[in-house]
Amino acid sequence: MSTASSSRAQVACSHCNLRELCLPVGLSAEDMARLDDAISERRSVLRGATAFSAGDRFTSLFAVRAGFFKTSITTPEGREQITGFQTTGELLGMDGIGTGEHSATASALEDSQICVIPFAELEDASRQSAELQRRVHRVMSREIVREQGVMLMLGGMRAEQRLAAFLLSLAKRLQARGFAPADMLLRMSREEIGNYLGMTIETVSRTFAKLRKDGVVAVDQREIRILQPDELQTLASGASC
Amino acid sequence: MSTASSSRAQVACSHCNLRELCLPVGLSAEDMARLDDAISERRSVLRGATAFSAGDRFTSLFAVRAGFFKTSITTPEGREQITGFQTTGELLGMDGIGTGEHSATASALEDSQICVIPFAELEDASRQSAELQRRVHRVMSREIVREQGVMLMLGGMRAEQRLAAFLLSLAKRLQARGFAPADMLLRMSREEIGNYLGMTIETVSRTFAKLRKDGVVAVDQREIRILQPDELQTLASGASC
DNA sequence: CGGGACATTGAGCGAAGTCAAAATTAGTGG
DNA sequence: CCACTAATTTTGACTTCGCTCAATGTCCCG
Repeated sequence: MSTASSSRAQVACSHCNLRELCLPVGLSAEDMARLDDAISERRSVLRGATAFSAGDRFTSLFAVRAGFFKTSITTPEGREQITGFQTTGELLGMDGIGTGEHSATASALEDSQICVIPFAELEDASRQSAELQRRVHRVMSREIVREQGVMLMLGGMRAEQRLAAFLLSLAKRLQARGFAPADMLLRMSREEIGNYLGMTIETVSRTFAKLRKDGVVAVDQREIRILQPDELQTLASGASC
Repeated sequence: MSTASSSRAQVACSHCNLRELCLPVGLSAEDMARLDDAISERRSVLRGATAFSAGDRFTSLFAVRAGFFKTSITTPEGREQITGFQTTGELLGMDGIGTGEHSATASALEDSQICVIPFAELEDASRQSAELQRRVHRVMSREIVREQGVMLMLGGMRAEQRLAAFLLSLAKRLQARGFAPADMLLRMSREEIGNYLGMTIETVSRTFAKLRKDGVVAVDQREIRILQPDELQTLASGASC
């Protein structure tokens, strides 16, 4: 087991098995080479450690190569709000571009690996390639849309709806990565789920219990199996009537 | 009074009195010219009309030149969730970049004017100017950070906190535009405030009543005067102890 | 003046929060 | 491997904030 925290070995999108999932999806060979030039290193982030913290100077975006992260912001009073969970192929750090300083903190929920993408170089590269430029814009726009979805959830859904929507969203992302969408191992604690979903840990626990009792999901600690995807979908859509 | 809905007259950022507030803030003369070339027209949007709707093909960003907008998304079941309010100098439409189709709808809350910024041309221009490119990235990043702030509010604040934070946020934006931050005319209905803040219209009304009773704000329909900014700030920060 | 949209206020209820305790799991060192 | 502690999760009892339903009030505009 190596404890090295960074390396330049094999840091090439063109040979990465995530290239269909990550930033370079569908890029031409030429553009891929440009991106390879921009990406400088790969880094390990152990469970509990951070890729970046609120207040850090922004220099790079990070692509999750393996593992699982949470991003959160903290109020002046010290309350944490988790704003998202990121896994393989997803990008971290776009919160820092605007001010040059990260407003969020990205912590690894399991031992993870990230690719460091120095933003100045990405900007240079994307000035030379319209396709790469478009891709960068798309990724940022999708983050905006993703957050709007969270607002939708926090703004008007009931506890059961929120949890159902959350599980479905995780399942969908698993599926996009080629895993069975029904079986999953939650990387985050009940506390983190509750924080993200805007409810207390007790309510999360009770809501899981209800879903289990109703036979919609099987719950064994952090292992979740979706037994009735359609029913879960119905719950997420707001089956109150 | 003209009813023309669009015009190419005087559509030049370089001569716009909002250039210190909008996308071109601090741009060089050369970059400003590039931006002027990209921006094609100005358009009127009457109260209740939309700049774009969910499902529309994305072609342009829009800068609010005058007026007030709300942006909202709608669930398959028909529930609307307002995701933001935009005023002078702010940009609309970044939700459409990712998919090529708008996910949100932008409606004018009062008769407004917008500048149309064809995105393809903005991308072209920003490939020629690192500064313009950076500015586009900044605007998108700030939108991401803004939405994170909304998540923070929806995720953990109480009704009174939310309303206080909302009023302060509006006041701050007024101030940035050179207006007295204490006096404001709300452009949105109680229903829209409630929708945005994740609470019912009745709770909005009651919370306004409480703030008024406590002497923190003066409320006369949609006219609000902040009487005790510090106290309002304390409430927004979560004065529960 | 009257009608419709919008806003306020009241009463009662319910979903989720709080407080508290028990149960289960994970981590640590002997 | 096991014992012991700490952390996490579950469950229960009670409280409360905000929602629902309903009535009343106010403004705007023809």
